[in-house]
Parts: sequence; structure tokens; C-alpha cells
Amino acid sequence: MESELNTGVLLFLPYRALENRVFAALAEAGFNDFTPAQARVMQRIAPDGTRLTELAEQAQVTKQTAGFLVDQLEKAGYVTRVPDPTDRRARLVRGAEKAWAAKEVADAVVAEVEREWEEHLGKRRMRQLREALILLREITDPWQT
Amino acid sequence: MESELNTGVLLFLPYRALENRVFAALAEAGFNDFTPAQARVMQRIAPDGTRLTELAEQAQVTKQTAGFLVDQLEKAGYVTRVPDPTDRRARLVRGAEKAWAAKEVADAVVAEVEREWEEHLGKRRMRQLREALILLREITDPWQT
DNA sequence: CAAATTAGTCAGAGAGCCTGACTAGTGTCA
DNA sequence: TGACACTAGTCAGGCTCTCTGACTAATTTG
Repeated sequence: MESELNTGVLLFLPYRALENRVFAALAEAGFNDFTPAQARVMQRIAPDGTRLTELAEQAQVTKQTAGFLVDQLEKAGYVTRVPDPTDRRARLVRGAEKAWAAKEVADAVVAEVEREWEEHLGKRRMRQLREALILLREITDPWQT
Repeated sequence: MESELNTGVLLFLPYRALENRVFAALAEAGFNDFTPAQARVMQRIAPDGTRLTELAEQAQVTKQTAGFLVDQLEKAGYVTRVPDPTDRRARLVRGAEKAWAAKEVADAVVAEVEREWEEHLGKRRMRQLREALILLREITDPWQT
């Protein structure tokens, strides 16, 4: 229900297709020891580390959930936690070597899929699509890094 | 990680923003007795009913999961199950009155959000966005009803 | 009609995510 | 400077979602 072709569904379909491709490629490359939920958190880690609370907000889960997921990522060797020099309560979650390696694989697949999309849409439409989405982000992304 | 602004993320952000708005509005209207997972299944129910297996495929979950979710929707009064006249093994999941009422609320919010987006992007860009997404669906939606 | 397939259920388990309650460190301001 | 409000993160417990595996009943195929 909820209408046959609203823009929401149209946005979701290609997103999911892309995500599926990325996960399949990661699994094939041997990165099969993390879950989609963990990946969603991992995506948000800044190059110089990010606080747990911030990660939780951006991934739209509670601090507890984020903490749990980071625990697992830490065990699997994807991230480390280091003390935040500016606040002794906090710790920074940092990506480890393994995480950057996985990111490289993921990025390659994303680039490949984007090429396929561009081929299907044509250069002009692809540009228009990205342009519209980037504009849309202004009113739909509360974090807007 | 997974790159700073790939098209996937750009697609996801407005999708999630829209979904959040719809859920908030439904909750406010008193439809707070179903979960996102249940909604994802409910969305796929055709006006004249849909089989469980088909629902499961489209929502990308197992038959068991779909069955579980439909059970709950049935208990909450959103759907009913009727025998499929063409196959005595199967039953059709049908939306009940309550589901159509919820759909009306949801549709109204979607329309409202789409108006807001159009206002932000301008008519031309909004049209281009939808055009590109509809084209993209051809290569990213395996069900393509 | 026997064999293979398909619709759906039952049982059990693990992951994900939440609420509530808590500890420890930080900022504010009288 | 010391009480108070706030923020970072953890602990405990529980509910929801989703899966795998095994099964029954009806349908299709050869």
C-alpha cells in the first residue's frame, strides 16, 4: 500500500540495489564478519575518529546499540577505541587497517554501480540526478557534515 | 566510511527523512500499533490481496518472517487472510479497513513532503529527479510490477 | 499415479534495538 | 568554590525481527 510509485519508494529501490551489491562484493572479498547494522555505524566513522554518541545519533540508534555494535566491530578488528584527549569521559572510535581495506572494496563497487547507472541514464540525466539529490540533502539531512 | 558522498547515501537520506515523517504522522493519527517491519510488508499488499510467499519475496524476507509479521498485523486488525480460490494451499493476505485508513494518512504525508521537495528543488529539477529515478528502476527493481 | 515443486507452518536460536537505571567527568553560575 | 545540571558511556533486561531447519498439505509434471 502507501501508493504505487511515490518518490520515497523510487529512492529506496536503487539504494537497496546498491547496498546489496556492496555487501555481496564485500562478502566475496572475505569481509563477511560484520553485519549491515555494524556497517551502518562503520560508515560514519570520520578519518580521525568519532565519538560513540555522535555515531549513535547519525546512525539513528541509541547509544547502547551503537556501543554494542562498536564492541563487535572492535572484536572483529575493524575499529579501535582511543581516549578522547579533549574529554576524559569520551573515547574516539577509530577505523583500523581492516576497515580501510574493506572501504576500498566497497568504494570500488560503488564506483562500478555508478558507472552502470550512468550508462543506463546517460551522462546528462545522471548529473541531474546527483544535482537534485545534493540539493535535497539540504532539507533532509540533519547532520550535513 | 564507504566514501563521503556516493549516490547511495544521497538516495538514502531523503528516503529516510520521508519515512520518518510518515511514521511520525501515522503515530500522531493513532496508528501506533505497528512497526516499520510490519509496514514494509503491508505496503506490498495489492488491493485484491497478495500471497504470503509473494509478500516475502518483495519485502526480501523469508516466508517465516513474513508469516510472523502478517500474524501481528492480523492481530492488530490491519489485515485478514482469506483462502485463495485458485490454490487451496495458499491464502491471500488482504488489507482491512484500518489499513486503508492508515494508507490515507500516509499518502497525505507523502504528498505533503513531495510538495516541500518540489518547492525546494523547483518544478524542473523535481521532474528530472523523478524521471531519472523511474528510469533507474528498470535496472534496480527485480519485481517491477 | 509417482516424483518434484510450491504454499505455508512450527520450533528454536541469535542479532538488533529499546527503555531504564547507573557511573564518571564537564560546564555553569551564584 | 561548590552545588546542580548536563553529557559520555556502560550495565541489565526484554521485546522484535529475522534466520535455519524440518515438516505438512496441495499442486504440477512426466
